[in-house]
Amino acid sequence: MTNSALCTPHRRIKCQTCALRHLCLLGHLPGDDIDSLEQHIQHSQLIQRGKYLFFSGEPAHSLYAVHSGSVKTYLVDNAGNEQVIGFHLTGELIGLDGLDEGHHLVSARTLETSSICEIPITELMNPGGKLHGLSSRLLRIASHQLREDEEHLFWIGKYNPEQRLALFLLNLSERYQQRGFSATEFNLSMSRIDIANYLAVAGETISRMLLLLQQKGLIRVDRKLVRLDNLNGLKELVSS
Amino acid sequence: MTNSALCTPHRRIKCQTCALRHLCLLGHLPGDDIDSLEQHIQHSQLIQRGKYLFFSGEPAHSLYAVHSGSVKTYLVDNAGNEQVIGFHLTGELIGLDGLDEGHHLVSARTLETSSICEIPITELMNPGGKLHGLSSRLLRIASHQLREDEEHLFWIGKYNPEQRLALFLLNLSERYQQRGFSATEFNLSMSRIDIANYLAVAGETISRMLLLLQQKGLIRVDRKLVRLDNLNGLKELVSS
DNA sequence: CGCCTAATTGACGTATATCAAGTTTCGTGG
DNA sequence: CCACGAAACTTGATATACGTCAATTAGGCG
Repeated sequence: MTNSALCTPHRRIKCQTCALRHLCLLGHLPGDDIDSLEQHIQHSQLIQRGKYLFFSGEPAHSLYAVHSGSVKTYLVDNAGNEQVIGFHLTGELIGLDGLDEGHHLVSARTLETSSICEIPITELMNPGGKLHGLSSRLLRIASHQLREDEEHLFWIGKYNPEQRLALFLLNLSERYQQRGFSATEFNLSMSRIDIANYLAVAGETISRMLLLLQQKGLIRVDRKLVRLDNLNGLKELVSS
Repeated sequence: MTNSALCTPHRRIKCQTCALRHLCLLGHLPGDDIDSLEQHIQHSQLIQRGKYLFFSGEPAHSLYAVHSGSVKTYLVDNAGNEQVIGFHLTGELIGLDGLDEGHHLVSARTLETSSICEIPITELMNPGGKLHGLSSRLLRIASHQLREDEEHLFWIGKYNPEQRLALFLLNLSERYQQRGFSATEFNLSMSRIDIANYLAVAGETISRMLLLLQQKGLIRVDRKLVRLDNLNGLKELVSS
């Protein structure tokens, strides 16, 4: 773990009693499998805002599950350019893109103080292991991640900044709803710059587009808080 | 299989004797596993240029491996916009993004007459199955695909059209080299428009940038044929 | 040989990046 | 609790890279 970021002592939560089981990697596994894996997991360690889970290029020895809070992943090239790849919420698994080559492609850092579970890769990839259900579960999670990256690609390739922002907000809305939160009112844990970077536009453009959407009566923004007043309006904006 | 595209009779090649084993999904599996899977695979069926392997939204019952030729995958939204997601060469596996939800996200069509192997998903995802090595192999392939999509995202997010084209050519160069072909001279199996779409620029811009790279002495283009005269020059173009 | 699509080339307009100035927010320490 | 400074954000003015439109040429295939 980079910088001992995950070493903060914290109340241990076992997977079996975790309220997030249905969202998590382990949620769909038979009890026996969870038992075997359970002991190797570092459960819900508290990490401060802005700390790194791992850096690009580091050996990938673990996957990380967001128990609470949020994390951004991003790529950096040798000229120092950063491209935000994803924002990860409760229940999401980070680090799958490091499995193939054995070292991380992206870097990952927390957007707010977050609680993170660390799952050693050796336990997951053991071909002779007993965790048969786990592999197919992991594969489905990887497949889902693929889907998200490809949709992200679509956003950037085919929509203008206003539409990208609408898609971003609608996407967050859906994911918050899946997690039992409001679909129409939530806090943006990431900065405007991070949103801009993620959507491949300038920071100033995000300011302007938030204002524009507000002037159109589709959303209401107050600092980090966003309210989506007209979900259908946002959707129509995208399909035109 | 859509439109009976894969029904053309063709000389059957078994995985064990396939020249592409080292590139393929099955290349790293123990012989026993290949034996079990072998019988369920439709080996190297010939498909004409422009035929579809599958459409977005269709039930995902198979994965497809490119035995020879090339395939593009792309997303379509309900307004009809197309975004090319990837170009797939010999040995690459297509359809992993359909595993999670059970239906394909992207559509896939051949860029030239190609030979394609079809692998039923039921055989792959069977949790009680005997193919333990297969799951982790599949997971690594998914991880690799994730990596490619995320790099693609980076290209579009952070580089200008000239740089994107250079990255695209360098990427093709590397992949051809891995397959035993020339790293500096190859045919583009996709149209300019497909390249443009993939790189999220206008078709005309690709024409202009190809010309520009040629005028700089970095490449030489003749219709579909490209020669990379200065690989380092192309790389420097990107890191500036 | 002739049609149809793909590719090229040029002229032009605009969306959005960039630059710059100003304002608000927020964390920190007095 | 307030004051300060540093970020983050907003807002405006300007420039330009690239998309769009249009006309032309070249290739591919029947």
